[in-house]
Amino acid sequence: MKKSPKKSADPYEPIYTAIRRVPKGKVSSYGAIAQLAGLPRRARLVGTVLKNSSPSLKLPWHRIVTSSGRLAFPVGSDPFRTQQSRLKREGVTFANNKIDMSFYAWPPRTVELDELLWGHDSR
DNA sequence: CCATTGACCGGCT
DNA sequence: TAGCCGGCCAATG
Repeated sequence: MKKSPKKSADPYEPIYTAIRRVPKGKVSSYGAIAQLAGLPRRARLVGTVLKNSSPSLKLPWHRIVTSSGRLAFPVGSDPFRTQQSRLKREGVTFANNKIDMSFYAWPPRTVELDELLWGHDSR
């Protein structure tokens, strides 16, 4: 009975989980997802993983935006419009192709959460 | 195997 | 507000 060879579990499971936690009508950033997944400073990996992830995972990828509140795709591009319409459908509004992160970001940034997730010393 | 890319980010000029 | 920079490092060529 050993199942050692195992079905090599997808090592990015933590990232998928974090993404699935983002509520409808809210958005999170690549960096925040990385942090929540236990991979500090690996924002880029989140983008790479999302790009290669199978659609069958049904991830709410449209809720992931850059930390500045902008979509990661070129304005006007196909994926840009798709993501934007999906977000608008959930009630997220845009102003100059930008989302007000102080209002829509999840998790919300509070002093306590910041220390819990990021700690005092920036790095 | 080595080099370049890239759905990023925070700090600093 | 606008760039540039270094850190990160899987994926791709």
